[in-house]
Amino acid sequence: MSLDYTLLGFLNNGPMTGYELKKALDESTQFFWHAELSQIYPALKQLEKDGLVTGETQPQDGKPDKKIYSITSTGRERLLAWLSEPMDELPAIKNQVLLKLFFAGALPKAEIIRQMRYQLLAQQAQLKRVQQETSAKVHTLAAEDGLAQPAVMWELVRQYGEALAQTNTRWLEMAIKTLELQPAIEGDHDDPTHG
Amino acid sequence: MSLDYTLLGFLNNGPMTGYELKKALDESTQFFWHAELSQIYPALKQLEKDGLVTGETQPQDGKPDKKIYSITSTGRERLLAWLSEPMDELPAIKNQVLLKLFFAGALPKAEIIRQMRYQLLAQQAQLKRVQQETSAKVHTLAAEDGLAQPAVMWELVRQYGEALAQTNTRWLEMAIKTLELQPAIEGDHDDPTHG
DNA sequence: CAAGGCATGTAAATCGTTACATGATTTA
DNA sequence: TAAATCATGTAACGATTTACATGCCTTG
Repeated sequence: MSLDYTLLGFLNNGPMTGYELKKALDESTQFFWHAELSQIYPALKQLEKDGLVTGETQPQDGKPDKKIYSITSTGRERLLAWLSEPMDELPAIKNQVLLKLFFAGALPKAEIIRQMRYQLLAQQAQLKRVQQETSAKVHTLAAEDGLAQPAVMWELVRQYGEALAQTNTRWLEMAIKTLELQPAIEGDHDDPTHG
Repeated sequence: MSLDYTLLGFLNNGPMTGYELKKALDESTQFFWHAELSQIYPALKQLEKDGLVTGETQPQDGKPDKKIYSITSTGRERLLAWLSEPMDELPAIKNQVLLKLFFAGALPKAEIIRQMRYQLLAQQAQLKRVQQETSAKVHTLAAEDGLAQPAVMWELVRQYGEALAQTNTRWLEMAIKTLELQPAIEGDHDDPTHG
């Protein structure tokens, strides 16, 4: 279960609550991994039962109790074992945007272009975000933690996110141009009377 | 449910059996969508119950009966409605490779590089595949079907696959170089006595 | 003669999302 | 005063994977 390793991976960097783990996920891994709180809380309980983390309840006034989780040595072993399993296969990815575009030939040309422009806006925003907020965050974390090796990997993964968003925007721009130059063809579903 | 739309998307191009749909998935959408037969068969039954496809059993000698599914007009409407829903959000992606690399700072440097080299081989193979087999397949299909608009989209999506594999390989090469040039730092887990 | 392709499925287990439930504090 | 943040969870449902079950034909 990759969620388990995600949680262990974060906890390997210091104790955290489920709520904080959710925030960490949203702020750093959101473009390649995500999870809901309703999945995180039971997962942490199970990890505790299995002895991979320990939970310590900390009472608070005005707010619900916090449950702070720490990784155990068994947990760290398990994490390192997973990290060492050879990454010799392509990641199994599901991308609804690509799926939709793959079948989008059934739509009128103008509609396909409209859809691609929507996605282009989303990808441009993502590119900006990865270049600005995420970059700033990585540098802050690196300075705070002083953990050299992890910080290098965070920055490299951030750079991948940037390269990916760049590739996505460029491809969309190219694809839109290709369709715009494409003449209306017999057999397609384009309807110029409604465009 | 995206699997439903995947099946409708393929069936919109002509009748097929569950087994053939699985092959079609493996040959064309594998890099952004996949499914097992044990998920496809029940999904087709449900689609038939819902009136989005019709199934026709065709006896065969020596082989088990075939069940050939065709899309209905209701099914086509449903597909087009889905294709038209605005693609204004980023695809929610899970990428185990990125996840592992994000946490890989806990490993010795030499080990991280070893892992990245494994993945580089996989990505280089994928790049070749998309440039060769997949490209050939798209052209064959386009010629057979004579469906101009779908063929354009298939080729565009194939080009995206190529661009993605290209981005992946380049990033891995860059990341490996970065780590190789990185001096051994106090606090990391590198162990030169075993490198 | 073993392995793989053709062709269909069911059952069990796991993984993940959405909705529901609670309740104080802070911000707009 | 409405919405967001902090903080925890459960329940129901839906999606996906893995294992099991069958059996003939073709290829190596």
